[in-house]
Amino acid sequence: MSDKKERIRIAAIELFACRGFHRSTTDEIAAAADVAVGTIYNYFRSKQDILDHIFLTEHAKRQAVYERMQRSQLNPVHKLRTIIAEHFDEVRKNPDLVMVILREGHNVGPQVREKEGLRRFLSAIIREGTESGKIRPVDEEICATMMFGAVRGIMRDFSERQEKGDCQPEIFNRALEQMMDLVHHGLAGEK
Amino acid sequence: MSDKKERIRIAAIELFACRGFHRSTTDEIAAAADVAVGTIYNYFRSKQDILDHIFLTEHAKRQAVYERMQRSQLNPVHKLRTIIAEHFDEVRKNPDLVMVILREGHNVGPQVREKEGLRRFLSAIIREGTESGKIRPVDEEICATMMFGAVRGIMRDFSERQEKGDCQPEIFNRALEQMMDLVHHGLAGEK
Amino acid sequence: MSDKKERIRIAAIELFACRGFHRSTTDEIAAAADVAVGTIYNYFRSKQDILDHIFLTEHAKRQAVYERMQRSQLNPVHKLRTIIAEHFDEVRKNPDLVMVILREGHNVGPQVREKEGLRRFLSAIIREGTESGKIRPVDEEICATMMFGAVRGIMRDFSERQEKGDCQPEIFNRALEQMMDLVHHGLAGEK
Amino acid sequence: MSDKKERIRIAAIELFACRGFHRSTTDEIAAAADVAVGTIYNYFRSKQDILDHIFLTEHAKRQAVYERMQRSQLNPVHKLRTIIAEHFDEVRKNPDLVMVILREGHNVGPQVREKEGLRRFLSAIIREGTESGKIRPVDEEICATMMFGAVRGIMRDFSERQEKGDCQPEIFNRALEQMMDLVHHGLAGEK
DNA sequence: AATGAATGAGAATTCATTCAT
DNA sequence: TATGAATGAATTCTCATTCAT
Repeated sequence: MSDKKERIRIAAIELFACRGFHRSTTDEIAAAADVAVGTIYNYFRSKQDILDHIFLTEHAKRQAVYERMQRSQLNPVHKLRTIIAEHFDEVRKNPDLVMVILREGHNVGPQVREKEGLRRFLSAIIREGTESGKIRPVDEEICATMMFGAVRGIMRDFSERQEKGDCQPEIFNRALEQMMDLVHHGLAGEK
Repeated sequence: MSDKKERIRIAAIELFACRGFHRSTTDEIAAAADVAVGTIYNYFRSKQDILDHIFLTEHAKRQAVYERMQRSQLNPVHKLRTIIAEHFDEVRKNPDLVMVILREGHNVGPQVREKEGLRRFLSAIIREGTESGKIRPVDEEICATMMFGAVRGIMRDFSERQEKGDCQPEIFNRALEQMMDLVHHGLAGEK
Repeated sequence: MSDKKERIRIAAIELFACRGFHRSTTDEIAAAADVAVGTIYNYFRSKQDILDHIFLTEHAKRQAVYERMQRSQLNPVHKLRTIIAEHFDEVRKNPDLVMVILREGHNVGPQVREKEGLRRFLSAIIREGTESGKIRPVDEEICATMMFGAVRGIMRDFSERQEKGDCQPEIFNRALEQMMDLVHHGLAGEK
Repeated sequence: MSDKKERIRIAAIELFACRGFHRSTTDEIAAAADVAVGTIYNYFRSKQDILDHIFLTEHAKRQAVYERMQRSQLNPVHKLRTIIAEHFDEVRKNPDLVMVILREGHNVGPQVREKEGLRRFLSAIIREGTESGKIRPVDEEICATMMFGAVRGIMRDFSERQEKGDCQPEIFNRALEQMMDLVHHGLAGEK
């Protein structure tokens, strides 16, 4: 795998994160990657292809994590915690990537659209939990969708704060604890 | 308020929903609104301004709902349920608008970006609840962010299914019940 | 029919004649037509479309001439003479157009390629002649192909001379006489 | 003379024939010649230079034939027949080359443009014939131009049919006979 | 000599915006 | 107000050519 291709990917992530896919030009990407425009097209078929590649690369990395997690012997609730913790960790390390994934998901090509990611994994864990009784009987698809949405919500919030210069990485710890608290006790008091 | 301006807004929502903001041209908007391109510029400063106007219009409508809700005497948990129910209802009635709001939020201009919507409202209700003891002591900002994310997650899911031709409006009812179930009991079983 | 479209057609003919289709840029065409680049695309789908339009316009004009000729009561040999004379006349009047037609025929789009022109007409006349005995029994397709080739040969020669600055419009008269002489007596002497 | 240079020439002929000069890329030529792009530039100054070389190679080969023919003792009419027969033969054997020569003649460089080929030779033979009385007094330049055009017309026709998948190599025999028939008797009947 | 990744000038096309009618 | 032809800056992508290995 070429050094140049990776440089282009990194540069594109940074640009797409800060200006969005459509507002980033191939010239800018080339400049940011310190490469000639033409070089981009030695590694990617089109600008669109760069975006797809970013998603596919990330997807493959996550998929590996999920599979490892899937096979672990943790109880399902703990698995949920672990996977979300890892997810947040990843985000903290690479916030630009997250911004791209949150914002440009609807601009990816069709092969990328097929892919299933965190949501599918959450739903698998929840089903595992309901089957073993570790998780109350719930609609696992909807719960997964909501948890996934909640995670994205936290990331969005982090991104937006960061954009305003108000970087708060500790938010992820608090969010993780709060989320597990809700998992255990719900929101309502005074039953 | 001119009839034309409204026609342009409606046409733009439909187009932005199906092709995205950047892929929709002013010519297309004009054609869909049955108006000449030039006419658009009698009502809007720019294409960007149309998007902003869509957000602001929607925001104003919702704001009215929130304020009415705020003043009602319902208990906080019930308020949450009601506001989310109304939200889902709105989505069912106007799915295009939702798609635009979900997908184009990062393309709006700065005055729009300032505005606070559902999330702020959720956080106010939760605070109200924690203060009155109807809601357990939680981090209301983070909870609001997560609930808001969960709601968006459901809407995203609905949009994506709809795009694939798999329209399931009953998902909102199930999601609402499931969400309240979580609010009341959390996710974990076998405590 | 717009004045602009015609201006673009004329400008393109001049450019294609002198630099060839591939070496002429849309910027040049626009400049020569005294129009903005974008304007070209209000009248043509693509640069290719301009070339096709040039051919189709010319084809339509010629077709009208052929049909009129077809219906005339002249004897076939005379018809051949007349049609070739008119053809040469056209060339003399618009040498650029001829250059384009001679040189860019293989760059036209598929709808244009279908069209049949002078060759088909020649073959029809020759058949008419052989049937009436005014023309010796010959293979009319091959004869038409060769006559058509001979006509193109003359035009090519004229174009090339003109390009070198050696303009000889009288060549057409001599060529016409010589061609009819061959029609009547062949090339060989001393039978 | 290197084997590589020849491979490049052959590959270029095939590509130019089927896609045209401007639509063929140096990468394609290299791939077809099973050579690296850079290697092309060890043998040719530019892409243009490849085209020129194709023409010059062909020209030299033909020139040798013409000179041999020139020195033969055949009578002029017979010489015409023989040279055209040989020409057609060549075409049958290498139709791609013909396509290139017919279609890309106006893309050659200036040194190539100077060269005189078949037409010049035909005109020399005709003059020889008129001087010896074997050929009727005619304008030998114009007759040569027309014969040359007729020959090209036949080749064009063959190429076009071949492109449509309708390969008819026997057309050359019929064309040769028909052409000599015209040379001997002209086209007109009922004198 | 051979290679092929890198280059970047150049080309076609798009589209938000303007403005004369 | 309404119109829509005209505009031309901006953008994506191509490809002949170079040059370090």
